Amino acid sequence: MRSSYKTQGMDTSQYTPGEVAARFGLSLDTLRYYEKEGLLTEVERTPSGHRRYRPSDVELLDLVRCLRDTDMPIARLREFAELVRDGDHTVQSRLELLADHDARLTERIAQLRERQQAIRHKIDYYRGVLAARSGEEDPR
Amino acid sequence: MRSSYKTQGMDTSQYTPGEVAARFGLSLDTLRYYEKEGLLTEVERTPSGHRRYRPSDVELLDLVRCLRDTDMPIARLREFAELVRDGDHTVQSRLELLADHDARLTERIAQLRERQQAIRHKIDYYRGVLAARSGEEDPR
DNA sequence: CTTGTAGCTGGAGCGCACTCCAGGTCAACC
DNA sequence: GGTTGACCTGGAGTGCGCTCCAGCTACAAG
Repeated sequence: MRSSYKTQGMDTSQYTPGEVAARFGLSLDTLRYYEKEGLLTEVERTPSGHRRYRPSDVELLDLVRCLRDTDMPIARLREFAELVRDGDHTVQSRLELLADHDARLTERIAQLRERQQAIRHKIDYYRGVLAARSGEEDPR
Repeated sequence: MRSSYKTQGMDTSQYTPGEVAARFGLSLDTLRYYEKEGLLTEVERTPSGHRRYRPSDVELLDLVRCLRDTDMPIARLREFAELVRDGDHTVQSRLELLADHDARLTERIAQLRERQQAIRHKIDYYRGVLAARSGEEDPR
């Protein structure tokens, strides 16, 4: 819970590492790791060197997590973050990158559903075995 | 392509490692790895020590691949394979294991779809940016 | 008999995405 | 001034799922 307000000027909504980590369910190590890997655009620091995340950082992190949750590899996320860093003229490229990921995701979901069907057939088969077995009961 | 037929008795439908690997798109190393990890019930050998996979092996491998493709960890697959090895009285447990996996899978698919929605919103946002930009054209 | 292709073993190595750690600093409160 | 708790750094370590390799054997074709 943000409690401290800095010496001068009300804090313009920045978040401590602890807050951000909690919000996304990440460890501090992971947060730092993402930064080190270039998935976050340069995070602000307090004079003493502690990180302060601004809303734009949090927003990017939100997207990064979304993409990670859908199995985009770190390397590809880095590419994306670089495009973001490079400014407005990269919007087209970002769009392509995301559209490509979206397509992969569609494919992946379809594959998972197919496999799930197969698994359910197996489950049904086992149910059948159990049913047949309880049908014969003890043969006395 | 099975061409060789063994010295005596037509081969009762066994497959060489190469055949099986090709069929499932696995490497020989992966195939051996699965066996070493206990995901396959004891595979037959020729007198000289070469593996010969029987239809039942192939069938189990098919299920194993299906489960791996849906991200079941090796350790869990081993549990499953052990149940298979332990015989018919484990059908109930196998059923539970598969049903559990099925539930996870449903959840995972739902999560992927949610994330995909978020990604699509971002894509739409970028499309909007590009559209607006081409709308203003060069301001002459 | 030589060559070629496929397979065998045990063990090392790899890429990925974290995760942990030692040894420090900073800021606030009692 | 001492303690506490959050944060800092660089670098090592981990777990998973393969993947590679050296050095060997098997066996069918030419």
